[in-house]
Amino acid sequence: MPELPEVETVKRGLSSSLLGKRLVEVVVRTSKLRYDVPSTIHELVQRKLVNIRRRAKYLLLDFEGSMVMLSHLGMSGRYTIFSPDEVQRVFPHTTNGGQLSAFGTTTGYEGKHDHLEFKFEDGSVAVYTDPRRFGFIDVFTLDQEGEHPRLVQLGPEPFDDWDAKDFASKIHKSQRSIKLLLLEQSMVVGVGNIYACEALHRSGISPRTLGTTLVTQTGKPTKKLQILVHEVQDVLKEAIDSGGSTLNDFSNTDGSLGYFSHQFQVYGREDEPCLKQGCFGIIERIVQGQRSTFLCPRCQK
DNA sequence: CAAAGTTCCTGCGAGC
DNA sequence: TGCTCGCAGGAACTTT
Repeated sequence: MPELPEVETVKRGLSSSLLGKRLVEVVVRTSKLRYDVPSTIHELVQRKLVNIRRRAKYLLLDFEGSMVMLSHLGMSGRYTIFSPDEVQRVFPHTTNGGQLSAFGTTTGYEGKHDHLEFKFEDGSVAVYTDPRRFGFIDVFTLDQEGEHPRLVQLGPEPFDDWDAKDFASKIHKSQRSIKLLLLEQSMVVGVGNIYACEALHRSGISPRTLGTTLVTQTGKPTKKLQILVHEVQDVLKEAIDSGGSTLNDFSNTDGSLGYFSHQFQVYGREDEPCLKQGCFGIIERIVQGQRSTFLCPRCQK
């Protein structure tokens, strides 16, 4: 599910329903995600959730007393919010502190991979679900954030500090393909496999193009690279907008909505016709860095 | 067989 | 020659 737009969508969903509320209980049903869930997560209890931020594909939840909960969704992580009403309706047996997940089957709610439950003072509950358990949680104080090993090595946010000039300076002598460079979170953050494919297709650039060939001898970005930077920003923005508008129609937060509502031009469309106006190529799938890349060999050179 | 992500390890070539 | 260093590529984590 989660590349930058989906994480941003989750951030907005969590914000709209939980901001300003006091956390009153955390239930850790599975302590082993990608890493162990730190026991300090319980120190968040009795604190108000005062802010929610996103950095790259990470969510950062600020609690009273400068405590921060970092959440990465991995490949399959998601949050589901239950309003106080829904908790009553979907889990009628649990009004006196029972765990939501234990009562899923009769209501159609499948709780098998629900690893964490966050209960708030007004009765709202946020459930973290992650079948593959590639996601992880960390808890620390605000003053430790600057040295956090996961955050320290991150490159620029695509909409802020990033531009073609910056990108060119990082890739000018790289022999790696531009597709792999886009996925590198030290180059620019938030781009994952789907949007890397989409941005390259929009730009008319072959994913096999070597980084160094997109920079001139004097170190300046080529026209193609400038277009690519623009298209990366555009495709991410459109996806955020599409996720956001979808979210308005649902009371529950579900980041996966962001993907389903968005129409991809190349991703997952092997052997189907290229959708670019006037191009009648057929989409191919190749493997780069052990991951699928989708491209149109006719309009991506 | 493949999957939206990230970290860690190994091997190679350049340069000292 | 032998040692680092940085880059590039691959394995691994897990479940459906």
